[in-house]
Amino acid sequence: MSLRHSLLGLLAEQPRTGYELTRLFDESLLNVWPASHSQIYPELAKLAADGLIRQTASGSRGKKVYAITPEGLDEVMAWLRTEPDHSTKNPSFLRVFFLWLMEPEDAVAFLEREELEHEAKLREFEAKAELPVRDTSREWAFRLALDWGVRYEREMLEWNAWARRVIEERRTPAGSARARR
Amino acid sequence: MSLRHSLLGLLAEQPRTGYELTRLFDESLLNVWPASHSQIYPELAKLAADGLIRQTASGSRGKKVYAITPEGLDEVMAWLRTEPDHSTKNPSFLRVFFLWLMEPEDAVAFLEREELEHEAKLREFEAKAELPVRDTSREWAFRLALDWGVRYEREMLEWNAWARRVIEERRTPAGSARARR
DNA sequence: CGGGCCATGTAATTTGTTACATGATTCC
DNA sequence: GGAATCATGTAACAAATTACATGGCCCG
Repeated sequence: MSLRHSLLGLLAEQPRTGYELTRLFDESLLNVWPASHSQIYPELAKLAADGLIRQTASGSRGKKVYAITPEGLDEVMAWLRTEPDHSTKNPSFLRVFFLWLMEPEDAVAFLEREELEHEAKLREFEAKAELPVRDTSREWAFRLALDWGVRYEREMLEWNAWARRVIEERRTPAGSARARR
Repeated sequence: MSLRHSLLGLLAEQPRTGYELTRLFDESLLNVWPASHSQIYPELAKLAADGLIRQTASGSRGKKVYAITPEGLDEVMAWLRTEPDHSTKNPSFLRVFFLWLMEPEDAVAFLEREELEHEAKLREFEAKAELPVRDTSREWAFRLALDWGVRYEREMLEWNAWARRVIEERRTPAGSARARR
């Protein structure tokens, strides 16, 4: 139901087309809830059928503008009051649990590649954070999320560097006798 | 394919039953890749049919012990060398993007409930980190992951407190004229 | 007039969730 | 004897991914 509710949330701000919503997902929600147009268009049709949104205009190239209805607004608000599911999947971090299967140098190489990813993400978030803040309600909420992104990536980089040191130390235990079982 | 490969990864350490694998998922992989028995049992059957694992024993109560085959080991190793998908879904954090739809006090209440969750997770991780480390390869890899969990939860708590301050300040802009547009 | 972007959809397949279903063993 | 835990499965449904499919508009 998350896709459904995030669409409603984005439409609560202003009417938009499926295409605009698709781009918004890619720009802002990508890191918490990725969704592609092939999922968005059918869901918009369902939302309209359920009376939670309604097509208010159409333009050239078959463009369809949707607006949220009062029922739709009630629905998002109710969703926001529900207890979120805290489970997450992290395909990249999953590999860390299996790092022990690799040779130390391969494990380090993996972490180095991950480091590049996180550095890129961090730069992306920091660049966005530099942009002037329009002090609208939506903007500050997005800012809160952006700030979390920056913190997350920084922490990930610190952890990454630390993890590599741990692996290197295990490989060549400095000073002490090899303590492996 | 992540479920498939994490099963192989766990079986690379030692032979196990579907039931044991289910518990291992709940104990250690829950935070990166949740999976239930209803997904695990059919996947084990497929892995066996594909020759990546093989049933090596059976016990009372219909117990089936599976062991990884050389082909299965090749498969995990190959997976570990592939570039991971960095997309993640976070149903709880998704709501932060829509915090602006709520009244400030509701947004703060939401963050306070989240704080409790993260405090609980942090305590859980810290308790696990207290446990004696057996210096096996698998153990240290799990340690690396556990350490990330602790860092993540601490950072989340800091962000959470900061976010609440931002919301409070927006509600009652101290000293300065209300700057909302 | 061609490439890029705007714009919307469907279909097939894979993954994942929830509920249903059953039964053995162990411990109190 | 009854509750908890061990132990394995299937079925129905929902969600998500990947590929297929089409066409208009605008700019150079």
